[in-house]
Amino acid sequence: MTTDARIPLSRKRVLRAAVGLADEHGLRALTMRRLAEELGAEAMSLYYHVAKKEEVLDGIVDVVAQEINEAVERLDPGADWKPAVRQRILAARRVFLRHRWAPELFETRSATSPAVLRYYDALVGLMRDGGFSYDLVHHALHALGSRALGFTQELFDPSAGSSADVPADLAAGLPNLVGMLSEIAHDDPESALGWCDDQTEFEFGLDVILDGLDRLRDQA
Amino acid sequence: MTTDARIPLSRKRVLRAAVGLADEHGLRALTMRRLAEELGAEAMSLYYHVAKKEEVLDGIVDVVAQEINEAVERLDPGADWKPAVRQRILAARRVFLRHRWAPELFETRSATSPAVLRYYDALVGLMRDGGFSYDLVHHALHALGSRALGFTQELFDPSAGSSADVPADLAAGLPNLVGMLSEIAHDDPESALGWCDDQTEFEFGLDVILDGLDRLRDQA
DNA sequence: GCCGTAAGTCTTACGTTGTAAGGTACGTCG
DNA sequence: CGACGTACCTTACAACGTAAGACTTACGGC
Repeated sequence: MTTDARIPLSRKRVLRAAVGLADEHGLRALTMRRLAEELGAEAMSLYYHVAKKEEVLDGIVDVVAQEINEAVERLDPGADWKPAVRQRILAARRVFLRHRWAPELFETRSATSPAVLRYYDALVGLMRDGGFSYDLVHHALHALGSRALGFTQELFDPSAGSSADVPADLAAGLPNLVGMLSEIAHDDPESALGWCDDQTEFEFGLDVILDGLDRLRDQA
Repeated sequence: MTTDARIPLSRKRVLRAAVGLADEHGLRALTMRRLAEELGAEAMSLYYHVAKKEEVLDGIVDVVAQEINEAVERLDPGADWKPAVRQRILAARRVFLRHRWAPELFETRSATSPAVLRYYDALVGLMRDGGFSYDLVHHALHALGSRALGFTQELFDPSAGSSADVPADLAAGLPNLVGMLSEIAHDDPESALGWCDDQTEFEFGLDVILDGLDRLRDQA
């Protein structure tokens, strides 16, 4: 009784708990009641610190974005734009690997968090210093898409349907996929974000784009 | 009374209605009760044709993927791999423009629909014929990500926060973004999938990747 | 005619969700 | 002392997905 000096709720504490809950049990488990329980309070008490659930979701996006910014600030800048941008994106990616639920949320949330804006601002600055016009930077951000933040949502997982998974009659109509899969032989399943989204694959795609942008910059 | 020859429900009819409902009122409006109402039936009647709501969602993904396959089959193949792949992806994109809810769903559904597999199989075939190794095709699919199907999820919309939207004190800390935005001056808002995801931007990113892949193919 | 069986639909009910409305405890300040 | 603002709780409700089971209709065999 006496030792139970209950810590007061606060927006920050609510968001922290929400992140923790999502980390441990996924986004689906993040309900107002469950979140309150985690905090030793009742569901409706949260509404004093947060207008609605949407605000919690936007809030934890911002928390993750802040984490990314902190990680990114610790990097030493370096002279060349390409390795600088590359390293930045890979650092951001490491944060997403700690919060697997985050990509889905980042994609569905439309409100842009201040921390995300700051991240992008720094990225734009890096490219400007590297000799990009604003116009090309703008194109570049679109070309990178979610990759600029360190993740890609894979829609198709060749390794998931590894022969046994797909019914034989269907597989018969997919000669090219089957051919590819038999030759690829993914060794490390679920090693990263999404499925089959190895670090290797992410970096491959990232480099294809960064190299392409570099060429466009040169010829301008 | 007599004229009301009610059409019997069926899995196909349910899925069609679901697509229509999502087209008109968005994914959020797609509830079992609402869907049943649209079909002149009760919610529980749907469960005779469909095991659970998840199956409806997977089902409408498949419906859209079939639409894509139909559109894509009407294209004439052409000799060169790059314009062939490019044209295929842009055709797929046109289908997504008719079903704006689809990108979100494609990304969150893990079960891969047969129609999606067929789409990818044809794409792999095209690239193989174009001289790609299976290994490079595999990398290519990862590099393309959701772009292979015709859309990108934009996480960041520079045009959304067009000066007025972002509070002045925050904007003060974003010199590079503000600089870029003032120079870009997006003319056609919401012309395509997602926000600020112009056709132009989509094609730009697509071409950066396709060109990059082409170079890798040559040097192999 | 009657009955059994199956397919298709509806009724009712339950648990879970977000949250509106209003009550309660506890400062601090007049 | 009492009023008031802050922080939290209680109760209640509508909307959701769906389990359990009853009803309706069609049809083949007796």
